[in-house]
Amino acid sequence: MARTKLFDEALILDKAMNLFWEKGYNATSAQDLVDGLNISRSSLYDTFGDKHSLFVKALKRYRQERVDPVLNGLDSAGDVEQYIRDVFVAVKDEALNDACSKGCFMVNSAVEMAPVDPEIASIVHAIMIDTESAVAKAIEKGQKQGLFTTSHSAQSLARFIFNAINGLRVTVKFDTDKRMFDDIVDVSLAALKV
Amino acid sequence: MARTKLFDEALILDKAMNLFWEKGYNATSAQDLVDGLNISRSSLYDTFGDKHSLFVKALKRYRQERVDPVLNGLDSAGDVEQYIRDVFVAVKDEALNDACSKGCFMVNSAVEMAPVDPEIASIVHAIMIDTESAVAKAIEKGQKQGLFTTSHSAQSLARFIFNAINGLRVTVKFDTDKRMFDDIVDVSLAALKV
DNA sequence: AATAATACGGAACGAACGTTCCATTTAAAG
DNA sequence: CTTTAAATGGAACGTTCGTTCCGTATTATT
Repeated sequence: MARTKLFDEALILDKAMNLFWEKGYNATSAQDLVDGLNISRSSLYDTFGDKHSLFVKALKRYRQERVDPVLNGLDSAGDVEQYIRDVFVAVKDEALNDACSKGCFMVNSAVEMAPVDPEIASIVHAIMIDTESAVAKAIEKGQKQGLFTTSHSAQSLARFIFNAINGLRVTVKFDTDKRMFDDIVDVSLAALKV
Repeated sequence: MARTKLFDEALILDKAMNLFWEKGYNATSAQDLVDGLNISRSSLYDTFGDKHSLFVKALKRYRQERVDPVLNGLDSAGDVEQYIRDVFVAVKDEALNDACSKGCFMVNSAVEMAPVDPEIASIVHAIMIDTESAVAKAIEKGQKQGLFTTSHSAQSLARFIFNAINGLRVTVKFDTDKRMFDDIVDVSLAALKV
């Protein structure tokens, strides 16, 4: 029948995800994609549809590859407090090691696209909802173990923590001072205690 | 001599600030500016230079008009704790009332432009530095009055608070639930106490 | 009133945008 | 081996981008 693809579709999608993640939707041109993905224009459009469709696929893949594993890990974590701390530290390390300040693809997309693109807004919102409930569930567990304060509901604390992480994803963009991140992480985590 | 300008330059700059604030740099076209500012192309370029120069001017004006007044108010505030709470509430109210989810022009610019535009990165970084020190100064005052915890340095707490506000400016983009904001604000402010 | 400097509106620029089309190449199925 | 549907590379599409240019209108000065 037909010729087989010369490229691995999943691999290309990963590359597209990283391109959009780094430069955003508008600043990533079709030419950038052709160059960065190392496939031809026609293969790009035949395989992924137009630029917007590719972006949506990339954003969904980000969720699968980057968000869901963390949420699953949180669900099955033995030491909830340590796991949350690990997430913060991971964000911090990423900020300090990643030279190009990519931040978080979801946060970037929320800022650039959500206000003018309902489809992307919906994807971002879904990630937010699921993250909030996963964190809330974990915090509730921690509260029962006496690890966290019960002065606030698990949901309130979850929202607070998620907000702090989103803040870090912004801070990444204009600061790479290790002490800055240490301070923010320390106070944020301390807020969960008593 | 010459004809007088038919428009108020400061007023036009305000309009440009709001356009860029709402849509970002890349998504705001020269045509959008001509339409939105109600001046001709030539007047636009003669008065403000190219698009990038106009954006820089708009961002600097944002600082003058929106950031500095808050920092000055913080410096001269009688009740520091209440003032910080007021800032949070103002961010919340803006989020709930502003239909187009503009968020914060500085945060938006940090996410979209800072990684690829040194000039804008520098402006954003300066705002961040000055905000941090203004908040730290206020918190130090509050600590001496016994209002805030001394378990963390004033600088650490300032960084934490600023990070939380930046987080809110992201949350605005995909959530307009009042309770979401109330939870985040409550826990963030509680973290400053004991 | 004449002069001179500037603002203005609108046409036009080349470049880059996202997208489509087509001739060619490829390889699985018959 | 022939057939055939799909993958490919590259040219080309119309549109929009940011920007420039120019003829005209305007007004403070002489």
